[in-house]
Amino acid sequence: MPKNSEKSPYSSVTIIDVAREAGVSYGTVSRVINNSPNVKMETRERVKDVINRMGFVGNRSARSLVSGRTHMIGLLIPDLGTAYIGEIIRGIDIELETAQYNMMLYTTHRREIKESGYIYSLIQSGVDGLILILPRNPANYLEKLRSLQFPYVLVDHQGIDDQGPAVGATNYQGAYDATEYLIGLGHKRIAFITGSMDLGCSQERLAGYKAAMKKYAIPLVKEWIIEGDFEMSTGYVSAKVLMSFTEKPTAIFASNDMMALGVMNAVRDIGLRIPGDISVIGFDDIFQAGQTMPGLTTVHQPLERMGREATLMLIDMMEKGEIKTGKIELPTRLVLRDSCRSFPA
Amino acid sequence: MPKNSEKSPYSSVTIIDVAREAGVSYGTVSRVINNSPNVKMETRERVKDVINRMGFVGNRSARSLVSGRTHMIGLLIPDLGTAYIGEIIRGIDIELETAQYNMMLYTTHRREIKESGYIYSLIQSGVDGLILILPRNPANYLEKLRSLQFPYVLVDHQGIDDQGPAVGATNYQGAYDATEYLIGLGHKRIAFITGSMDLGCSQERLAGYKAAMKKYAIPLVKEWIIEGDFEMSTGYVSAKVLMSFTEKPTAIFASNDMMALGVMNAVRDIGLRIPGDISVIGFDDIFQAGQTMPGLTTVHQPLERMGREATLMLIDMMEKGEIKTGKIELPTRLVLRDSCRSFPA
DNA sequence: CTGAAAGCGCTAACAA
DNA sequence: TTGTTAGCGCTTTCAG
Repeated sequence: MPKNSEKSPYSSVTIIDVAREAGVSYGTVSRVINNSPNVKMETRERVKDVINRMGFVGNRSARSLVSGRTHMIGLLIPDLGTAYIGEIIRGIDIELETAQYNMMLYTTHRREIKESGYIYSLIQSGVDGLILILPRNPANYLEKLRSLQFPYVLVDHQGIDDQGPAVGATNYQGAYDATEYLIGLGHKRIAFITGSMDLGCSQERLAGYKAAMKKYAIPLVKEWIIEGDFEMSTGYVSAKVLMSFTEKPTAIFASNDMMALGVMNAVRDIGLRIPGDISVIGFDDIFQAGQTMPGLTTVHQPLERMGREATLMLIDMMEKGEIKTGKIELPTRLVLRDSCRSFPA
Repeated sequence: MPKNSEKSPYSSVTIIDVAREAGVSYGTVSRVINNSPNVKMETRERVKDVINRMGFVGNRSARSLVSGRTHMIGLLIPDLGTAYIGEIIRGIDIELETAQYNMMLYTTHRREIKESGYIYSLIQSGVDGLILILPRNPANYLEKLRSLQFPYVLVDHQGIDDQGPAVGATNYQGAYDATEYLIGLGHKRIAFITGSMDLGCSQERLAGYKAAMKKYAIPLVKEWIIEGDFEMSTGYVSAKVLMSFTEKPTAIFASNDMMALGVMNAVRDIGLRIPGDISVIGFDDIFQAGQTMPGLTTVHQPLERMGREATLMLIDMMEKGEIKTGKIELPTRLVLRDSCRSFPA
């Protein structure tokens, strides 16, 4: 017999206590808790009163043990600290709360996911489903997940995998729109700084840029397309390079806001003005984009909404017990601030 | 009898299956799992083999139900997306992993914690302990936590509460050191932009600045002390104000890096140079501080280490079952980059 | 060193 | 409408 003496004193009240206090069997208490229709109104009220009075809160472990479900989902992310992921999580949080689920957080901290059994152990650690925000393609895990028929959703994932359920944004269209906007402003000499090219989103954004340029018959200048990596310092350095050419661009389109911020700093350091001398446009619409002077015109990604949609999909799968496939792409939107102006003025 | 048919197929193997396969009782399997010494080496090996072969992973709910412990801690934070919190979480993560604990994430998303019973429900949601990263003082929750003898640790908390266990940084000393550094460089006209003054850390930093100024008998200029709020845009605006004075400061000390970044942008926009015309110093040492051009000299907060220490404290409390008190203050450290120079040159 | 078995708190089937 | 009860998978005591 286990020592039931020094059990956590925080969850002391059980349904048995409630049952005794309310003068019913503990099965009835269970029914009340689970909103079973088969309880007389009067009894239900009485039990509820006792529950409140005694401060009863169900024991999760016991519930999970018998029901086989934990009402927890696992969220696997590479790292925190990027505003980007925070936004997505906010969306996840919202839907989780209304659906009464909890979230376990797992971070890979950029290191490649360790053992091949990692995901497997996540599953076994007792979550009902998994949301993965892993830009790089973790192909083998997805395979395992699929073969186990375990509910999962990918967020903003850009790998080879195209079977599992996923939600992303219209990277191609967003970049196309931004480029078209610059062109509409009269710009022809538009430089582009890419993201990390091993990511699908970077490729899509580049493709969107190229497509718009092509559409308006503006020839691409090889030197004006610089390979970046989403880091601010890279934006800075790239802008310096671009501005050192005798043939300078009049607008710079960075594949994310952080690089655009770096571009803005570089332009300032050179002694040029934004948007007076050069227009700058970013991608993501992170919080800081609206904080700079001038405000950064950028392509908004509906990150919060992506988190919400993903969560909704996951919950649906978990409740219905069926695995879906197919990717949702949420629309991006151009946010006009003050970092671009028409050219020539 | 509950339907045990469509149970999660992900955790099908139980100790009973293992026991049968290994030809022992399931009590013995349990002993092997829990590293009980009372198992013959040979038996232990055989069971372990079967465990691996069958891919057995213990059922958490069942374990928790009988042991009364979940091996999960709860982390309550205001919001994500601030690099600041990401760093702390990284530290927490590291220690949690070595101690084999999992983390449930709860975000308040800036809104005031809802019902007064919120913390209580966190506790009941089945975590063994709580880490709170809540700059504002949630006094009543702490009281409840203490009265319940529930293990918790505060991180970087700056409220009235001084009883519970907490880990923070030497805000006063850090600000003092930074100010002293500027003075040592020859600066006398040093402006200061505060953080949100309802936070203890902001007050401590201001006090550190004032103390250093006093120590070197430099009179404070009221107009040069501007009340800020940790936002980049506020740094920008404040710097513009400061530079509009006929009597201008030669150095600006911002209470955090984000505001310092705003200051740098403003100075650039005015057409002045950093550090040529004006020195800038920040606080926090966020990732971006090393990414700017020039690099931002700042006061490093050992955020990751704060997370680690807090976690260690919490684990200790949970394992020993005793509540400790007392705050740990981890030392800050001045990080010299290129945003300050001696004055006059 | 090992087996047997009593629960942990709860859900859900079965009776009544 | 309610009470009764068999487990969920596991830990831990008690015998042996």
